[in-house]
Amino acid sequence: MCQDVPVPKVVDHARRRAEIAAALWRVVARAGMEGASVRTVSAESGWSTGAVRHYFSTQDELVRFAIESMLSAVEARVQEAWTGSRTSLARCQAALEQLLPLDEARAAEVRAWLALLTRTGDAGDLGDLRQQAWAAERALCGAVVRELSGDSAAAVSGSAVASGAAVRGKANTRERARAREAARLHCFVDGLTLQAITVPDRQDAPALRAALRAYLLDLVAGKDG
Amino acid sequence: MCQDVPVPKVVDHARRRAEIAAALWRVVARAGMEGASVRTVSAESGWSTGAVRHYFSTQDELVRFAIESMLSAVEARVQEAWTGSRTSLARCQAALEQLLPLDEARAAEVRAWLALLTRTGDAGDLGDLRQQAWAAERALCGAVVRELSGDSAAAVSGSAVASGAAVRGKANTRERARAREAARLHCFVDGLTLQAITVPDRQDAPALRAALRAYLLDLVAGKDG
DNA sequence: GGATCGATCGCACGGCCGTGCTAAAATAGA
DNA sequence: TCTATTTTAGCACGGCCGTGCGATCGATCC
Repeated sequence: MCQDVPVPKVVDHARRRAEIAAALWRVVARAGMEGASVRTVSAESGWSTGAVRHYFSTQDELVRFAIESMLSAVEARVQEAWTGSRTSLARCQAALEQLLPLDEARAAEVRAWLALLTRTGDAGDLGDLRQQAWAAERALCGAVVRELSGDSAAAVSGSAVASGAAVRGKANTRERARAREAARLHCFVDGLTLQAITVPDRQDAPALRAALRAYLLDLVAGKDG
Repeated sequence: MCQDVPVPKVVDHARRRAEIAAALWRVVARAGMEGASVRTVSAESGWSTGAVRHYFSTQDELVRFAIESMLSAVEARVQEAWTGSRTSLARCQAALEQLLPLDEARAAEVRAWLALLTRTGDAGDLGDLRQQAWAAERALCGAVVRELSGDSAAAVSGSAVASGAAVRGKANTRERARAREAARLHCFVDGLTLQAITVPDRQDAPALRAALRAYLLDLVAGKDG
């Protein structure tokens, strides 16, 4: 049935693309997003620009793939941290810590993310990635709020943004309060991240962890039911 | 005494520089920070690149001046909003709103600010501006917390970061709590700003204002004394 | 072996960049 | 008017950019 007989080369495209994307992140960590040209990434990966362009016909395609890979990796880290922790507090702390620039590699990711937020023309149209990443982070914050409020139905899912809306009636106001609390937590995490990038000397890794822990402790103390 | 007799031209350098900086911001609002080249800014200002380079010998110098001007303008807006409001709540709301991207011009400023946060090599060494802007914003947050806690000694000053530390003794823990509250407010405002840039369709100007108002109302309700 | 086709390479083109530099225009005093 | 000095214009250089394109290599199947 498969009548296209000639299949002369054996290169795992997915793996090769991932390898090139890794080279891109190495360049970004060293020279920033604006330093990630086709040439520099190709040199970092060890191949020629022509070879790289054989797997990514366009620089936008390469950048988009690298961003998507990064977001997937972050989501995987969050999932692992969520399921791998015993107590609720440790679970929430560990999951949210995956979003903070606690080491240089993650700081590079955050810087790259901020860099593409400043794009106006939206080259390659990364708008959907922005929406998706925002929704996933908001969902995680919602799950954290539910978890620390003692709700056992908490779960982490990228598409569970408006979960919990099934419960109607008197619990509606509580749901609304939780949504507000999730939004506030979302702002806190994003602001903490931004400040860690802005003044890294004032906000090192232990300070970030401590700030997050203090916030979660206040949350579990239940200032607003 | 002034023996250098020939003074043949009468161009107000400061005014001209400000004019060019304004052109830069127009370009940034249209094409982003990466689109603000010497040529595009010169064309936008209506002069040749040679004329622009007569007032800014280097692009880094131009960008730094434009950023400094923007920061000064923001600080002036904050001061005006602070002194021009009657009630404490209105004062705090109006002042903090100056930091939010409530219109397209301010969104451009925020995007430009985020863009220079992603610079790794720190071209032109904008690190001091980062520190200064961060400290000023933190000071404003501290003033807001003091204002909404009923302390009449609140004041807005760029260098009053650690003001209030003069009061020792039993008030020390209260001061520490206020500092934590200021840091939290700082994170909230920064996070709100970041999200307004990330998903502007979900966070429009009224939503930003409402979110800030809700936060300040909770603050004045005094959840933590 | 020969054919076929993916994989790899690297040159070349046009474009935008920052900036150095020279020449012309404009202006204020001698 | 002449002169000195600032201001303005714009060309030119070298560099990096993304990308198109043809050539070469290498492996697989007839």
